[in-house]
Amino acid sequence: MLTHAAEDYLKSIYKLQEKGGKVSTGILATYLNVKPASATGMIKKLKTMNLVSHERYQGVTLTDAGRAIALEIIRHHRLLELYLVKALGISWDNVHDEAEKLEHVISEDMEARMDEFLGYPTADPHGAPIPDKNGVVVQTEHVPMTTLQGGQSCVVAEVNDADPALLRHLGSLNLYPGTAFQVKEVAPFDGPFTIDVSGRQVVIGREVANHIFVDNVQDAETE
Amino acid sequence: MLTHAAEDYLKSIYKLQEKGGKVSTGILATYLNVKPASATGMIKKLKTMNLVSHERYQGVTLTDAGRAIALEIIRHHRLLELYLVKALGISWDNVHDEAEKLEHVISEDMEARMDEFLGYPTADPHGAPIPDKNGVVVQTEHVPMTTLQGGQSCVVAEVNDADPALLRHLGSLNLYPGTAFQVKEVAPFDGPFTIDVSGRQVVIGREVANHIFVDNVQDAETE
DNA sequence: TGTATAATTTAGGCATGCCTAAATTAATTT
DNA sequence: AAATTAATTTAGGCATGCCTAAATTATACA
Repeated sequence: MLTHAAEDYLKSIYKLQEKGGKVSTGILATYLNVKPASATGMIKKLKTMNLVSHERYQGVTLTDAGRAIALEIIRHHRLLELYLVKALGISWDNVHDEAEKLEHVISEDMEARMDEFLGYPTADPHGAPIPDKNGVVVQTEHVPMTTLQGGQSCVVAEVNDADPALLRHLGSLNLYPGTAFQVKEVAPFDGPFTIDVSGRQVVIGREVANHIFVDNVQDAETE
Repeated sequence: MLTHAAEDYLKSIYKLQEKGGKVSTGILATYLNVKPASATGMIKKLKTMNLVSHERYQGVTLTDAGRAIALEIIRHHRLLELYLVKALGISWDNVHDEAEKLEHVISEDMEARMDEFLGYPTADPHGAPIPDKNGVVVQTEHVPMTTLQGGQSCVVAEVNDADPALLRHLGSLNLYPGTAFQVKEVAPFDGPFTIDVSGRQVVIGREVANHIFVDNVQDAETE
């Protein structure tokens, strides 16, 4: 069995690999709030276990075995987030930290029970995909909200789960994954978006829009 | 925040104190599957934190602060066991190990949500009392099954949760806390018990009976 | 009361996983 | 191409929590 720290490294490498190919020691260390020297040390250890590939000064990559473990942990995390929201009524801005601790600790049995209780879900409360038992992730194509034009309508697909305050704000606007909205206006010079969420006019600044991804983009109805 | 190991020591000291007053280093080490030297080391550490009292060669005792933490962990453990059984349908012989890991990791919020979901329960699936939020434990008076005489009837109050195989066996006999039974016969020379559980005759050996505690003992109806 | 035995503690070691500081390698600038 | 800067790695240290082996203290017995 791996240590929690090792699991966190694998998970982080996976996530950083997703959006950028090679993962440098420095990026990884920053992501994990650790010094580069510490990351170097763990990378060495993971390499001896054949969980990562690494050439000095060239960045890390997960091996198949490493990716399998990363996906298992991510599956735990996302199933837990959804479970905590659905079964225990914990608010979506609080489940991340809880899942972060629980993900390293739950049994396969508990994982399976939560999966069953939730009806074998494919996305967590923030819209992130939940890998299945076999580590298969359904990658849906999300569009950054910032690419939307005035008049277009869409559905919230995923939001960044890192910042609880942001999540509370989005929650207060009802901007959960699955919620549809229409862009009324995009202010010039990278200004804020004015959108219509089920009849309510809401202004979304760039800072916030950066953390929202959408689906089902439809152009304005030209009647 | 304490380390998991420190929490385990406090919990163990509490349990050993329950049934024996002073807790020797050796007993504690055995209980924790650790060498006495290791226990000495941790005891020293806990002493500097004022969580235990300790005089060389004289055994350990919890301070009020130490007991409060021990009870908090035990509360987590027992709430979790009950939650895992009731909410996720995990069998009662499997929840101990799961709770053992989760108990160190859940938030106060999660603890409160489970407590609410379960309707503020006072006993876990094995009949052990769940300390309340403030660390108050309702100590019920359980009688060892081995003290029963032929003809007496009673209700299962608590069973030892340490051995999954034993729990599976008791489960197959329907001997859960709350189940009533009557002693039909006690074989001489510390022999087995023959009991009647809701109409079914069942033989319980001494080994098993040692791990069962009962309540509401009533003498035979003399008609 | 002295001695054997048992329990406990001290001393020193090991793995994990972090740190800082210094050395090395790579990349960029001129 | 040389020199500066940035990234990475090595070296050595620290805390946790376990270990074994040796020393110490307490207890039991004759």
